[in-house]
Amino acid sequence: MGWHESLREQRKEAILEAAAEVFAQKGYHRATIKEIAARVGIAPGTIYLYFESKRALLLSIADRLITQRVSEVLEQASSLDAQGYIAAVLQERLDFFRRNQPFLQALATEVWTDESLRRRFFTQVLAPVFASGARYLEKKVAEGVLRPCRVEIVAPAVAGSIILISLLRIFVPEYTLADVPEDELIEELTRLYLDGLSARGEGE
Amino acid sequence: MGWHESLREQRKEAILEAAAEVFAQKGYHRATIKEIAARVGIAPGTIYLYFESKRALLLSIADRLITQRVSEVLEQASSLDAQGYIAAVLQERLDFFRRNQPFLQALATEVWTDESLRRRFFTQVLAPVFASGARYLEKKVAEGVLRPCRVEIVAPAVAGSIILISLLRIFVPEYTLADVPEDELIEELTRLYLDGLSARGEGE
Amino acid sequence: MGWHESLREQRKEAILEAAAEVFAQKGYHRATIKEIAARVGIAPGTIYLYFESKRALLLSIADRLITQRVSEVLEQASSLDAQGYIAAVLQERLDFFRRNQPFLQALATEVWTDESLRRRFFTQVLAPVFASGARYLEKKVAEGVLRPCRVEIVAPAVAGSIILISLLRIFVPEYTLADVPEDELIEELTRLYLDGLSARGEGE
Amino acid sequence: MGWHESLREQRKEAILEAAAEVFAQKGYHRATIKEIAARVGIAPGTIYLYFESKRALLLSIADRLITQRVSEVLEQASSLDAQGYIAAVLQERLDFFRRNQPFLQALATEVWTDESLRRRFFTQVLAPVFASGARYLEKKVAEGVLRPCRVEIVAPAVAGSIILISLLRIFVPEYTLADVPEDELIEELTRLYLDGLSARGEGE
DNA sequence: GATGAATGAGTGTTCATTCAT
DNA sequence: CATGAATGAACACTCATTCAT
Repeated sequence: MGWHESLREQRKEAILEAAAEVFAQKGYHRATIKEIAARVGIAPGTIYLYFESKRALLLSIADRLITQRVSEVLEQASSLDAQGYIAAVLQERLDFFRRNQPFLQALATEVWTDESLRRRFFTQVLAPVFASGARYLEKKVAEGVLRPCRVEIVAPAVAGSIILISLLRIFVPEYTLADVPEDELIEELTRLYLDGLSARGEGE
Repeated sequence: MGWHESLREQRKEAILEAAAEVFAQKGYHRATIKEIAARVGIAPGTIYLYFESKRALLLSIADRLITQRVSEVLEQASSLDAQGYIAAVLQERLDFFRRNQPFLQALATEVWTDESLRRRFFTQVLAPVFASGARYLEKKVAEGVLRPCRVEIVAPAVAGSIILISLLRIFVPEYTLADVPEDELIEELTRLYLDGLSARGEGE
Repeated sequence: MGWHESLREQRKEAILEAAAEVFAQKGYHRATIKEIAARVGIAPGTIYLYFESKRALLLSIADRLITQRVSEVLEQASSLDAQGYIAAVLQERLDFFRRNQPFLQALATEVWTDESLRRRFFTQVLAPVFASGARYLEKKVAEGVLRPCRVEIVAPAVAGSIILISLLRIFVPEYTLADVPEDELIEELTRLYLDGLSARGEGE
Repeated sequence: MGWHESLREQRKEAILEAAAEVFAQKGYHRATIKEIAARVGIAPGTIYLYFESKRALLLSIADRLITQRVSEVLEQASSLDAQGYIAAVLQERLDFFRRNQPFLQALATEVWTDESLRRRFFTQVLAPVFASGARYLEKKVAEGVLRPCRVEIVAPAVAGSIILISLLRIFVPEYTLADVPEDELIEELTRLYLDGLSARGEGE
């Protein structure tokens, strides 16, 4: 059983990966089953032995992202100090974006129009990250390391920075941001979120 | 003449608005000329008296956004102090997002796959905002109001916060963020970017 | 009356001429009422004040050709001797083709598919010419100038030569034929039809 | 492989034949893919598995005609004496027209408006025949069998006769020509081209 | 299981024709 | 009379999906 299962799983995987690539390149609608099949090296009909429909491919891709237990990494980082935490999260998210670029891009085209996909994406991918971040913030505030703040605002604010910067690095290579080494990026952002921009503390 | 022109412009406008709505709801591909026409209350063929093609509709929507001279607002705000500037920009962008929601959403489905659209969107919509923000930062740093920082990182970081928060407020009404009054939002973000999160300055 | 009539006729004429040109250039189907109207300098709707439909334009063009009482010329030439007659007919037909090129070409695209048009074209344009030619041949045979022959075969044979040569001169400028002076052409054909190709009589 | 190939070829053939018929009956533009498909007994979409586009069907039909190596027949006939040659060519062309009627008629509607098709038709179908005829004439002139003549005029003259007569026989059944037995036709034309029409030689 | 040929529903676009001005 | 904006029927073409082999 495990043998058959494994073969089947492997092929499903291959199909999903090819689908993600094609979806990412052409968008969901312009992508064709034929091309996905060709990229895996199988016949178009074969895909239907593994997936119900073209749409099911997309939803499976969404699940793939969701399954990547993002929060685990976050929880592990929660034992670090503020500086370390922010650096770890940044690092992890940048990696995540790079690793899953085709999957994320594949979803991006459809997430805006499919209500269920949108909800799914939010509740499964974004919300947990916010929640984890919020929990961390609250803990640190309680410890007196960070000042009190409205975590439901600050968490998505930080997330937004990371996301946009990641997108810019991936999609707009001509913007300066693409050339900045990753550690410099992390350092600058860490400082921004910990110390803000005021000149206040500088002179001391 | 002015009369005809005006009628023509009005109808173009109506078509564009309907197109944006349908694109936003269904995504560019699932949207049909027939439905757009029906929403305006005209025949499908009539649309082609005003726009070359379905794609031209999308590009016009993009132009509509681009033409909205974002930077003017930013420039006017550049005379304010740091707190006022951040608040003004935040306010303006939140308004912009709300005002242009269907247009933005219409673009969102295609901007990921159409190279030319992507470049256009970046160079015309995002880059100017970054540049304006960067200029402001540099000025304030020179004045000694803000500490030195890498503006090419900080500008998109702030932009990302604003964008994600705007998206959440618009698309995910079930998230807490939707209920926060706008001025509280602005206050919290202003504080975040000016002072950071460290408890350092708090107790003193 | 004559005044109104004349204006109306003039405009009909202009429309017909424009239609013939566009039909000739693009073929009946690719031709558009809009372009025909533009070429006359009127609005598309106006054409319908003069002609029932697009098809009516085509039929009117056919009538135009038919009205050109071809046979009159032929009858006048029938008093000439054989050499003069053939030369006159050749000359006249070459002129006719050149003069009516757009009209003929306009019809050419449709004459193959429209049964009524085909019949009309044959009975009104070709058959009379054949008949006239046949009558002439019979007269000359009776006079002993020409040898007996099956006129219903010879007439279209000569006509076919003239038509193909005319088409080649008009449509295939790269063929040698386009450069041959008209009188040389007429001379060669006259000789061909009168004397044939045999060397028989040459040496004597 | 040969098996699949053959099936595929057969179906391509069937589609082409159906297309030629419909094009011939309705003309290229009025013909619909749907009707062509129906005539073959397949779904419209299936046609696109065999041909790129509707236009490609037309071009394939043109190729079909072109591939019919006309000149081979002509070359074989070139060993015959003048009378035999003319008879052979006439016979062959009449057959060719009858055999390919739908294909020829299919092209006829478009050959007048499509520059590339026109050129193709002339250079591939007509020109070689003229050239072959011209070569034959020159040979016979050199042998002293035929009198010197301008072959570039005589060749299309003869071709024109054959073409028009063929068209009349096919398209205008009510004309006398349709009833004339083929051998009488050939005899009359042979005599026309060899001896001409002058009574000159008759009395001797 | 795998194939890939066949399907046919669905859509952007054109353009002859109409009719309110 | 003339206009030209509006109409909407018609058609080529695509591609997810099926199913006989």
